[in-house]
Amino acid sequence: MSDLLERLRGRGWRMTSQRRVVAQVLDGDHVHLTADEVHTLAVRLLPEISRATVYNTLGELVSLGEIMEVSAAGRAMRYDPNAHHPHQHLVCSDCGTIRDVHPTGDPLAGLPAAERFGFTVSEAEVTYRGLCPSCASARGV
Amino acid sequence: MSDLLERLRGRGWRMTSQRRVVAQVLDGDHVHLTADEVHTLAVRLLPEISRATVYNTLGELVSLGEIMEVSAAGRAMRYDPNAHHPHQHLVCSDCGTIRDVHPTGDPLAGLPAAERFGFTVSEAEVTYRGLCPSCASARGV
DNA sequence: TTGCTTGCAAAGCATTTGCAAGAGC
DNA sequence: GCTCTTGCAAATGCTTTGCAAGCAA
Repeated sequence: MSDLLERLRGRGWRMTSQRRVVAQVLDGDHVHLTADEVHTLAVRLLPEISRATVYNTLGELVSLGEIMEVSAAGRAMRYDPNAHHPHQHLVCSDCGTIRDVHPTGDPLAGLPAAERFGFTVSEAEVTYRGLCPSCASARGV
Repeated sequence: MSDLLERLRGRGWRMTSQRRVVAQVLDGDHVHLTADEVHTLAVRLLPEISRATVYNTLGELVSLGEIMEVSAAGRAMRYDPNAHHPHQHLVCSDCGTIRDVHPTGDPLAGLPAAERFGFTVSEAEVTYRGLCPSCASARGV
């Protein structure tokens, strides 16, 4: 967290209270907030922060590679602060809960050269879908 | 294609020229159109078709499992008619071109029980990212 | 005939942008 | 002080909705 602020300062970022608050709100594991949720949480710490600033800051953090965008089909984009530890997502098809999970092998290995259409493949994004324990038991009843 | 129309009729769908045209536009491999592109192509075949009807029809086809939604981070949703043949996507990070590729093993195997957080996992969605041949050579110059 | 479908236009969200005022370095 | 940032409000882009008219079965 504070290493994030250090890194940003090192990259020439002007440190403002708004940026500090956004970084603070995004700290932790299994955190996948929408821009709006980030804003709501940020307002509690800094009442005058605007939605536009939250969007700007999130966009900048994404292009710096400090956080990752997680697209949730049809719904608002979510932001994952865990960009420095490669991981994948496990999503509940019912309630939308997201958990971080960790790969066992190189996901790129699953794509043989014959299937690459001449592309230079650099990355694989994996999302597992299923039911979380509470949604599964709710259905079982 | 015509099997699609048959299947829809079998499911109690009222067959209209609008629905026929949407199904027709979505035929083929490596087809990943946005709703707007579907509408543009559909208008050529049936000038009075409305955007709302295209959205409705796409939504229905998705819930029937006949086509798949492909979310393109930030941009408009795309629709993939190839829902009955399990496959993954290879996306060019530069121009956004999408190709269908086919898995070599069971992608679910990559997620050990210890990492499932009690979820009942039923599906894995894999997206490979990289540069397509033409974008790669454009960068090389 | 019956009720599912369509088209239109307006509403709804998520996100971006222009520009003047404000704050870091 | 110079420049990068912010906040506001309006604009944009994609998608959904309400409702009367239209059409398949």
